[in-house]
Amino acid sequence: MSKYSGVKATRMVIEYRQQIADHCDVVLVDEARVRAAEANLVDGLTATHMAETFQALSDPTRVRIISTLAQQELCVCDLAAVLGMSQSAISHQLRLLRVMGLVRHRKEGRMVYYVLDDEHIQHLFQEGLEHARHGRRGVADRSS
Amino acid sequence: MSKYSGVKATRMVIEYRQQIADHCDVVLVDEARVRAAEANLVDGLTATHMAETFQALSDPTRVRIISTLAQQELCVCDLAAVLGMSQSAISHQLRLLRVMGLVRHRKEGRMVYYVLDDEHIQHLFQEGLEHARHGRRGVADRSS
DNA sequence: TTGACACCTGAATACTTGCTCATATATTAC
DNA sequence: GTAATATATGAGCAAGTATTCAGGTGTCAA
Repeated sequence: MSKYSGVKATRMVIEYRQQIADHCDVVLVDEARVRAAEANLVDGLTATHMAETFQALSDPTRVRIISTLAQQELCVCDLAAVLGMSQSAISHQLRLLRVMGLVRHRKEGRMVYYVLDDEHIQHLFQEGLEHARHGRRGVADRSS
Repeated sequence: MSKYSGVKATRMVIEYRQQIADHCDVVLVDEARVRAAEANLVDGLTATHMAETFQALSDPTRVRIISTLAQQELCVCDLAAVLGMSQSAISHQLRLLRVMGLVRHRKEGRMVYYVLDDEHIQHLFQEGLEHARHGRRGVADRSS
């Protein structure tokens, strides 16, 4: 359980601090722009939080889980049936989504029902869907 | 180069088809809801595209690159200086972002300047930033 | 109590990822 | 031409990830 309790985030922040501490021997090309960029850059902790949220949505299985839960509450068993995957695999992913704060669960007898945690997730999902549906030229076209 | 030319996407789609093909022996709890969910589920290819886009933003380094480029165009060298990382590391990540279609580049002599590809990326980035800044209780609080 | 069921979880495994290091390419200055 | 500079890239490694498998917990019904 401790595996998901912010250990990774902490490690990332430590790494980030080390990066900042490391001296950078690259010569600056446009110092004014560099200073401006440094001033407005999102801090390492925020960047890590953002990356974690996006990472929660960075797997097709999880995207499809979110897509399903965006419509209605569903139990683990039915989610597995809808996605055509094993109950175990879905359960593992649901735990991840739960720890990341994207879904909530509600126990009812031996069943466990999952829903999206808030409408913020819906927004992110919709933005991603928009971007995937239009303005998508296909990854292979951009290899140059 | 072929590593980034849609090979992964293709593999994911193949996996997805296998999942669908595998028969699911879990008993349905609420068949009506399952049928409804199946009908509205995003298809595997779209889910894969979405996951790829989110994945592009699922790393703190890339988030910070996007954050920097959201403000202004910058060359690789200065980007490396702003982020306090090696030129090589930044260049690798920029290639990824380029192949994923999040950034564009412009050559000027021996310099290469990068910008965000479109404002759609800005939207996604902003949504992520909102979500990270408020409504964030911290990953560790949700381990139950 | 016994068994069935819905779900959870740890270990194992194959795969993916982000960095560094060394090196390659391309442009500019001399 | 040579040297210096800006960027790109391939190999390699350490770390992370998604699934399967085997087994565990808690609930319900007979």
